[in-house]
Amino acid sequence: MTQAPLASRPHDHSHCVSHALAEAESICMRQGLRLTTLRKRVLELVWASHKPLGAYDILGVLSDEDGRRAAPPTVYRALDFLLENGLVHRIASLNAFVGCSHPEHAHQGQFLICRSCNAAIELEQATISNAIISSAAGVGFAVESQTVEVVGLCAGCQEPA
Amino acid sequence: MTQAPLASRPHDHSHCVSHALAEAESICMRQGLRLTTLRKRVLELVWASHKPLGAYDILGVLSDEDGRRAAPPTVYRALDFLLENGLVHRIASLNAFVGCSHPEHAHQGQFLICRSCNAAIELEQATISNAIISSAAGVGFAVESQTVEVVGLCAGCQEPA
DNA sequence: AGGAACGGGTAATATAATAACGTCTCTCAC
DNA sequence: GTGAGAGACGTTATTATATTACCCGTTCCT
Repeated sequence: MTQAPLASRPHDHSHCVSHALAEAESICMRQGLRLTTLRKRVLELVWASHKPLGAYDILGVLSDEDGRRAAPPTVYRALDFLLENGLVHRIASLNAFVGCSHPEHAHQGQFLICRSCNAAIELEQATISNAIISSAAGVGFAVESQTVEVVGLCAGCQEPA
Repeated sequence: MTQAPLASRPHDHSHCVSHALAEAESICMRQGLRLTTLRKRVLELVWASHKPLGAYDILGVLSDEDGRRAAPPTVYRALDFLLENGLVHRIASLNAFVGCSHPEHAHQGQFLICRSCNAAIELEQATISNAIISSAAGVGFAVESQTVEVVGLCAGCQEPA
C-alpha cells in the first residue's frame, strides 16, 4: 500500500491552510473573482482542519469573533461562492463542507470519511468515476454529476493489531 | 445498451407496490419483525412512485388521510425500522427515501437520479463498489459503507435527437 | 396477574437552508 | 469626476429536516 494521505497523518497543518489560501488568491486573481475578507475567512475556517465543517459551526465562530452574531445567509453566500468556484466541496451525507485539495482544475471529488477521527480524504480516481459512468450507460442513464461518500476507518485510526 | 430499467419506463406500477409489500411481509414474517399498519402504510407511500420521497411528504399524506395531523417522530420511527431492515434506502443528497428493490439480501445500493423525472434507479454493481474499495485500500482506508448517488438523465428523459 | 419490551402519540426543540428586502461600495462608461 | 448598474453583504423572517424527552397502551412472556 502507498503512503497514507496527509489528512490522516499528523502534519504541519498550518502549511495546508496557507497553501490553500494562497492558491485561492491566485485562482481568484486570474479569474477576476473577488475573494473578499469574509470569503477568505470562511475558507480559512473550512481549512482549519481536514474535518468537514457545518455551516452553523462556521457561523458560530464568526459570531464569537465578531461580537455581533452573524446570520445564516452570510455564511451560506460565502460557501456558495466557494463551491461555485471549486474552492470547497460539500459533503451531502454530513451536511458539511471541506476544503478542496485540487482547486486548480474542475472536478468532483470522492470522499473517504473516517468515522473515528472525522477526517475527510479527497480522492479523484478515474477508475471509480468510469465504473459509475459505464454502469449508468449500461441502463441508458447519462451521468451529469456524482456523489461518492464513503465511511470507514482511515489508516491512522485502524488498530495496529 | 441493455433495456432501460423499469423505473424509467412506463409500467404497471401497482405491480411494483404489491410485490414490494408482499416481499416485506414475507421478510418480516421470517425474521420475526412486526410490520405494523403504520410501517406498512409508510412503505406503501414510499413505493407509491420510483421517486424518492421526503419524510415530510409522507407526513403530509398521513395527516391528510387521518384527519389528525401526524407528528414527525411517527414517520421517522417507521422509516428507521424500514431502513434498519433493508426495506427502504435513504438518499442523502436529497434527504429522501426510496423503496429498496432487493430487500431479500443485505446491500447498499448505488442510485441514478434523473433530474428531469426524479426517478431513482437502484444499481448494485460490484465494479463500482470494488473500484471504491480498492482505491480506498490504496491509501490505507478501510471502507465500511458507501454512498453513491448520481444525478443525470434517465433513458426516457433524454431527447430522442 | 406482573412486568418488561415495544409501538406509537405529543410537545418541544435542534439543526440546516432559503426568501425577501435594504444598503453600501465597487467599477466602469461617459 | 459622476452616476448607473452590479455585486457583496446585513437583517429579519421563514421553511425544511430531524431529534429529544416523556407518556401511555398493548403485547408477550412468565
